[in-house]
Amino acid sequence: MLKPIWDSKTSKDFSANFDCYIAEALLSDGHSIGTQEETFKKYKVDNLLELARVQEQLLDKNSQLKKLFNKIEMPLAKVLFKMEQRGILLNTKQLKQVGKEIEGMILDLEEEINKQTGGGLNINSPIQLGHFLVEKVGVPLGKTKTGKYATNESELSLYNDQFAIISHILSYRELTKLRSTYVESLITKTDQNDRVHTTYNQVYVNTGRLASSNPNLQNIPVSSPIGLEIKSCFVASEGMNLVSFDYSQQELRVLAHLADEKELIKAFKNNQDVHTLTASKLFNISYEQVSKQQRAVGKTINFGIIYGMSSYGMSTGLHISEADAAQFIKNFYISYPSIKTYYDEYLKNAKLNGVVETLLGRRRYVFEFPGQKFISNNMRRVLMNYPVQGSAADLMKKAMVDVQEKILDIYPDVFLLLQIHDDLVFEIPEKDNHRMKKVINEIKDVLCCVYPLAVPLVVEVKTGKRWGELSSFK
DNA sequence: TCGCCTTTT
DNA sequence: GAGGGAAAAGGCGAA
Repeated sequence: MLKPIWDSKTSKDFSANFDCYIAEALLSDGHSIGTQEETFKKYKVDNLLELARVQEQLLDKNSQLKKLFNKIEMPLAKVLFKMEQRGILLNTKQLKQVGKEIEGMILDLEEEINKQTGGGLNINSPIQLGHFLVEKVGVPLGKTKTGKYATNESELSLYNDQFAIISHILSYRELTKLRSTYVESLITKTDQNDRVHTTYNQVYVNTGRLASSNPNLQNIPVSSPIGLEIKSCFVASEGMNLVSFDYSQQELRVLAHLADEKELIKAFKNNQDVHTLTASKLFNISYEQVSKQQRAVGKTINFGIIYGMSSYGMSTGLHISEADAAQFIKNFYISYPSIKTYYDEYLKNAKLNGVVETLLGRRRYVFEFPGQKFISNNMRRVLMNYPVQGSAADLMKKAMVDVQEKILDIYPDVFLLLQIHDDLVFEIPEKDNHRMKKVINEIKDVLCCVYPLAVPLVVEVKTGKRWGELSSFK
């Protein structure tokens, strides 16, 4: 039997999901024209119907996968089509105003920076910038993996206090990013009615998430004030409200369910803050005693575990020693023993079977190279993240299909506009306030009941006219 | 086209 | 012994 291939360079259009098994079936069917990948690609172009037949046969062998395909992915395609068609209204006039505001700030910063560089330096060039900072200013920057001076945000921040120019550069970076990606680019993508229509790719992401492009509406800024001003340029249509539904701590809830971790499940049932809970366990103090800083550590560890983080990765992230970081990770697993057991068992089976699955049966193949016997650190992290991110994506996809059937098909004047991984944004008419509240509560129910888990799913609802300024609903 | 950087969940 | 936190899109400079 042929092994599925893994090649990071080509994984995006090959080997991600079903593809290696399809190729394998083609080859064993006598259709080989070379490698697995060559055979697959040729059939993808030349013989779609034949490919569909082979694919159908493969789906027939796995009832859960077949159900995922027929009951979720196929209906979802229609939902995504409607979302893309509808688009979201952009207040272009205001966005241009924000653009001018940003432009002014950039000019001021340029002037300030040029004063110190004497001009002639392209701040946008990491190579020129790194050279200048190290050679002329004396900032002891580290190196990138290709031997250049690193000028990324976390590196520069280390010296923010010692060199005045650094904070100017960081602000300049932030603002030029916002200008090019979120102001200038966005305005060119509006239609005659000032609506922007993203494209959702349903099959691109290895974990099963959606990808949004041209424009990407899944990374609209939220963290800085000026970023929020940009987000606020996305507005509701006339007579409508924007309503966002955000799954709270979705991935940690999924992990609690998958690992059947009783402590975590109990915390979610009692509506406790899990970052605080983790901190209280790591520092061996009571829930009430946890400080803000300690909660931040708890949060970093919680996310780090989901991402398969090493002690080194955490030590740089938290600015602590590697030994301390290792101790935190150890304490985490002592505090939540079922999570340790779950991951041990899961990785063992991944190695054994060469494939892993999400809650709803989405599959990912494990082999990095044909015949490889061990799992690299990188693959270990990828695998650890997969069931959590992938299952969360499954649930959201199912929720969207349910919403279509139970809400959008019933209320033709309610529209689903956007999906941002754990967040759905709707347009709902505001005229009949009672009806709007009814619709909101019905949507909330659909999302919370999407799939029975060992933990409750909590959804936070926000409403308003401008996406960047939504306020809590009730 | 590749590497670096920044933005999100 | 090196590299050492998941998944993305996209702008820009350098080659």
